Amino acid sequence: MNATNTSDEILRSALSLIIAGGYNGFSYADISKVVGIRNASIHHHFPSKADLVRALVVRYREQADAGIAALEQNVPDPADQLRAYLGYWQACIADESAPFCACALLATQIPVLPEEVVVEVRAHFRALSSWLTSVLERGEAQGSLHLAGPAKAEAEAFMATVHGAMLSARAYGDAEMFGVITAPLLQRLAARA
Amino acid sequence: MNATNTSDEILRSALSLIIAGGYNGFSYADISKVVGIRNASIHHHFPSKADLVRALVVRYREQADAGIAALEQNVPDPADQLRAYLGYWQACIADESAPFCACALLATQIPVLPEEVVVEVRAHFRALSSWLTSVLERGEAQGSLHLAGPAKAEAEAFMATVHGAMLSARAYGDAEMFGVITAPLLQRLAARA
DNA sequence: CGACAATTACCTACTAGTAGGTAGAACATC
DNA sequence: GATGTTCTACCTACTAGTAGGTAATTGTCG
Repeated sequence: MNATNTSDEILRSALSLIIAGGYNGFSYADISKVVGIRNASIHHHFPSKADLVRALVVRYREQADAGIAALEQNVPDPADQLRAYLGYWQACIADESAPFCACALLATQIPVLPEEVVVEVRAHFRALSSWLTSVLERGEAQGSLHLAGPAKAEAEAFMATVHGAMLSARAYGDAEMFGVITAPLLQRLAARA
Repeated sequence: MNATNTSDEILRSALSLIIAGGYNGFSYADISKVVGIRNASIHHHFPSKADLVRALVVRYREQADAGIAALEQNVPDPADQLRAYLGYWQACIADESAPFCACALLATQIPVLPEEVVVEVRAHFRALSSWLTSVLERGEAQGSLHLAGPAKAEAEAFMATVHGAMLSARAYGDAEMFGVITAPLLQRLAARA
């Protein structure tokens, strides 16, 4: 087990702890229990908690960007891209592997977050919104998607509804709720002409 | 300053602290600083933190129910009721008096919340969803609102989008974002016939 | 190759400070 | 004088973070 693995494990366990309860919802002790190292050893990899969470969000964003890039390459149709995106989250929520977007959860706590974390969380929102905007624009240009307003506004509404659907699924304790809320998003965007 | 006022002040300061960072985002020390009493005195009014937050959510729900009842009495048109509901939150976010729904914020942290708090948070979601459903049904019956699907599903989507809009406003640090996301909700529901 | 320095990774032991919570005295008010 | 409220004083458990040390690995140079 080399260094890379340990700091990876720290980040992975911290991620799932954050998904459960956010920045103040976990401690170094929680991580050390999962990873199997001492509390102090975490500081070797990440000097402070803010460093740890910032690193975690940076990596989360990289993986999200990679996922989007893969989607862009493998799924040509804009509507199918949105469908795949929703399907990804539906699966994550259903199997409880990652039943919430870490950035969305952290964003709820922005007022009590270290500034370096806030910056990264904001960047994720901008990146996601920007990608969704481009998908909607492409879909509209191709005639496969019908937008009621500006692509940017539709993208923001799409993203917000997805985040709200995660929240409702958690609040009701019902993974199906995510699909109930998000499925109509696609239907509405499907062209009527 | 009698007992009622003090426990009221405790609940009020705890509410604004929860709105900022959720259950683990504040401590008794934070409350005592605001209210001007000693840490230990809070325990006289609320034996445990779980009791305090549960009481807070119960009161929050009562006030929400009262607000809805007032809306039912003063605003006859279903579309206007939705408009008033969104306007209420738009104002809360713009003046930063309560820039997030306390129950929505707590709901994000359900996995790390005491069970007695979870129960109350869930109840708020059900009550709000139930009211929105009734508004949509009434609007559809009157022909003033046009629903693309079942009223219950539309209500859940409406609520989720509102919560997501709060989140985006916070993430971007832009109160306007709430309106950008929620205004189209009303436009879409406005009858086209 | 072997010697030796530097680096990495983790440890034990500890710090100051904070968490929620308790016991009992003091004080006020009816 | 009884009741309700707040206080001081304290507790235990835990917080993030530090100090200093020990192996093991890696790089480098004669």
